[in-house]
Amino acid sequence: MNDLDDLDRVFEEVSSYFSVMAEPTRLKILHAICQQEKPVNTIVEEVGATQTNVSRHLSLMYRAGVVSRRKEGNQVFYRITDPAMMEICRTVCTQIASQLDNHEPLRKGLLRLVPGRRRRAA
Amino acid sequence: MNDLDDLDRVFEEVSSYFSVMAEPTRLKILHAICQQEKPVNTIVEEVGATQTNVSRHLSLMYRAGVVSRRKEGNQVFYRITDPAMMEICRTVCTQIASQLDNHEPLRKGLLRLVPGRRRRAA
DNA sequence: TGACTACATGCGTAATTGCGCATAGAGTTT
DNA sequence: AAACTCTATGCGCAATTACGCATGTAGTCA
Repeated sequence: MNDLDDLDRVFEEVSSYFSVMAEPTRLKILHAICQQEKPVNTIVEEVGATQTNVSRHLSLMYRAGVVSRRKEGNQVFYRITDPAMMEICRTVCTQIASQLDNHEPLRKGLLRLVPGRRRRAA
Repeated sequence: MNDLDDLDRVFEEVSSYFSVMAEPTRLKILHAICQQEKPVNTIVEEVGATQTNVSRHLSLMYRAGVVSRRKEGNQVFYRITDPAMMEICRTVCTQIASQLDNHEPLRKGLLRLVPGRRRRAA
């Protein structure tokens, strides 16, 4: 029965991992810093949410181990540390895009979302 | 500005996709049917949740396009249709496992979770 | 036909969660 | 020191959501 309990813990763990990505604002934040680290105020500006909200989401992701932070003077720079994060997002975006009709404008937004490793510059 | 609205819709879409996997019971269900389609009563038995709950989660995943159903007599067989689903789960499990100490029993549970494409039989 | 099995769903409840307001804490500048 | 900027957090609220109970619907068997 101990094995089953372990398995239960696994499902809890995995689901809480997905929960991190199950929120639009957090995805926006991840998208904002997926190319380079940025301070909170910049993220706030780009994402278009309140400072309180962005800070809270960042704290949550920090505790989840998805992002790291680096303090420099007044501001705190956040960056993505989880290497699986971007790959997962890319997989999901590709999958969702494939489910959409080609004339959907949503589709081109999706495929533009996660840059992917481009050969050089586009 | 239209482009930004599209991007917002994208984030909504992607996050709702992750929401499907952000729940332990749903992960258990996915795990139960990841190898072969199964009727609801079998899933209920294996997952250890109530029939109401399992049925509701299955309906949710059906509407999300993650699973398909096939009716045969009295029972309804569910199977995973989204090819990205298992790959994502595998990626996440691997990632989480790598974050854990090796002596954690959680780790072996994780790596056992998603079978992956094995060379032959184990 | 009625009794039975299998699955889905409306309703109400408890817990979770995203959010804003106000405020606290840390660092910089004058 | 005071005033300012940047970030984090306690508190309360509103919305969402997972769940169980009871019931509805569809199919099977006697």
